[in-house]
Amino acid sequence: MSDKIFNGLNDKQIEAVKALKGPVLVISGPGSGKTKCLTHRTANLISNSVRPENILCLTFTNKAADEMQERIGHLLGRKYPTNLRWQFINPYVPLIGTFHSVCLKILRREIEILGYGRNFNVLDGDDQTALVKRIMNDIEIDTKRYNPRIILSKISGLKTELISPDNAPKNDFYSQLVARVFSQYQHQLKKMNALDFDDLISFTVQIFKTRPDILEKYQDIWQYVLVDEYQDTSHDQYQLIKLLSQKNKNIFCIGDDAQSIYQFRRADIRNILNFQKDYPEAEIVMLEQNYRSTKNIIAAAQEVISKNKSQISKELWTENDHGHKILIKETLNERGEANFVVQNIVNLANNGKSLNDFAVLYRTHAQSRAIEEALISHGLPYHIVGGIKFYERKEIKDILAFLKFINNPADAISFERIINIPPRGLGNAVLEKVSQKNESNIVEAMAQIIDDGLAPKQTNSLKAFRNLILDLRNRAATEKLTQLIKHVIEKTKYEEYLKSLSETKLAYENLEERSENLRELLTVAKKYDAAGNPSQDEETGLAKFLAEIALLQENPVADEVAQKVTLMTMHASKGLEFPNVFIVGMEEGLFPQNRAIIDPKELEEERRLCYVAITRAKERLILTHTKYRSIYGSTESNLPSRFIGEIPAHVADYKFFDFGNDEETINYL
DNA sequence: CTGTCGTTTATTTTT
DNA sequence: TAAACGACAG
Repeated sequence: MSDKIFNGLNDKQIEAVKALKGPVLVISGPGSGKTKCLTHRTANLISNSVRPENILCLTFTNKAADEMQERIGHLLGRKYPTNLRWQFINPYVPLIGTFHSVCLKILRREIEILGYGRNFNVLDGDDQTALVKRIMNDIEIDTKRYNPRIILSKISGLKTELISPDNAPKNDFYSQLVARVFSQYQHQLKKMNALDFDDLISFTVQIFKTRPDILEKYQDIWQYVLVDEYQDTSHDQYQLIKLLSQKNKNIFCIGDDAQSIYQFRRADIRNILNFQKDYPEAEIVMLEQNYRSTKNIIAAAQEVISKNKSQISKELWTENDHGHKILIKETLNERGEANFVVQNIVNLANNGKSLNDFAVLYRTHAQSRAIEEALISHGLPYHIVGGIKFYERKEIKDILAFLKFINNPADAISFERIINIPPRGLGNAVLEKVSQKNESNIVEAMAQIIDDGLAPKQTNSLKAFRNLILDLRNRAATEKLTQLIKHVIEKTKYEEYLKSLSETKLAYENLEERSENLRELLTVAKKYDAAGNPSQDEETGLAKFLAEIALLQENPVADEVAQKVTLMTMHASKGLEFPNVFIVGMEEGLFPQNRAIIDPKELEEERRLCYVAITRAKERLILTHTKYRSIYGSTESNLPSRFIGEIPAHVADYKFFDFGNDEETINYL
């Protein structure tokens, strides 16, 4: 066992893996074997007689949690029964989960002391925006003048800083406005017995702070806490970790301040920069050896990131070859850029490279279009990571809204979504009446409105809708989840509705794909068919499904058979690697973005993003910029990105646009 | 309530 | 450029 744990590790990695007690911070450069370090250290704990159930491992994504689970199991050579995996205290495996999913589990047990019911709902981002909008309309704040999404983001900012509506700053008009919406927002959530993502964390912290007895219970369960991607933790997550590890002080954090690219999402880089201040006795390990990239790529990355001021100083190095020089190419415009990229892919692919070996990275999604067009015209298959997410598709959200409303008749957000889907002649008029009723059970409110009387047409329609919901609710109590979903689709005539949508010129998205998505939803749901019956305190398959779905916003992974070029934003590329990486749009104003140019803090974040993007490449790195680019319809001329200038000249080849010789001239003339 | 037409606005987004 | 939103007429 111990052989297996230390085999193939370098000295620094071994040092980290052997650091079992007390606070430990591991700074892990890109490609330095971070996951290996985390998993082997966890395995080492277990082989040193720490019980798996006493270990908690926190990640940011489900994907990271799954991967770690898989690798630890593999390392320990045990096949754990997967159905036990999500059990709260599991004698076989450490609890490995996202911050949000772990807090969800805690709150399912403890939330009653905050006056919420245990079966609370979790709102997704769209639900939140919808709620803020509704509140702003209710309290008569002009949503045109004050962007609800910005208000929501301010509210979310306050929540991550653990500030309650009462304590929200009210020193100017705008902050007063935010505070007013915030207060209503929390009120409405409570009425719906719903939590947003921020609440999952902050409520847990709140309980831990006010109830030392409860906190201690969890401290005794999780005597060892591990945190992945520590540079991305926000203030509330920081507090959570701090509280949990206060008693035993066995806190192991791993991350890389140079790869912190989510400050716009309230990641607080000070958490990692100040770790030593928080824990003066902390052991610090630096993983600086890179196993991924060539020397040239590492030199470029290192030189770029060195221009940042606030960082933990470190030097990436590698034993790999120097490899190819970094190719920096100027083209006439974005079409030329796209053709250049695709032409290079074609050439390399003809030399036997798999299309899976290529990634094209860009700063904004809008840039994908030109690349896609070029790929299509060359007949190369591709897939885009990110973009429209599965659970954000209209048809999925519609069906989920039905399920949520069936599950929780107080869910006003879902009710609002489905009341007229498919169109049944109900809308604002009914919504108004419902909110006047001040009755949190909306099925009840509907009955009252029917009694009060409406226009005959509407009354009938509302009756039919209410009966539909009642019928579905009855079914929910007895049927398996997939059966229930099939009934929702059937009884609402949802497929017919989709068909009618696809006939109007607006809905150019094809019907086939949407039906396919519904089938995919059924596939996901199938896993919950076996889950508990609605007896006792066991959750129903439906409730379990809804709770987990809310925390699972990624696309269900399709089994990739065909080879494809990968397109994605630089943000989405974090954690991935490809033999050949193209970074397009290396221009001032685009990357770094205009707004980052005037703000040193934001510029540093852009530079870290550049560092992340560069270090995705294993063998070949190609950067492109254009003389002219059309942005929002007008053509602009940008200077090459300063980041290009920061790459040492001796590791790069520069190719300038050659009018008359470059292929794009032909397109241009 | 529904569809159409003009107006507005424009990152990144693990949960 | 284009998608998304809100105002207004049917």
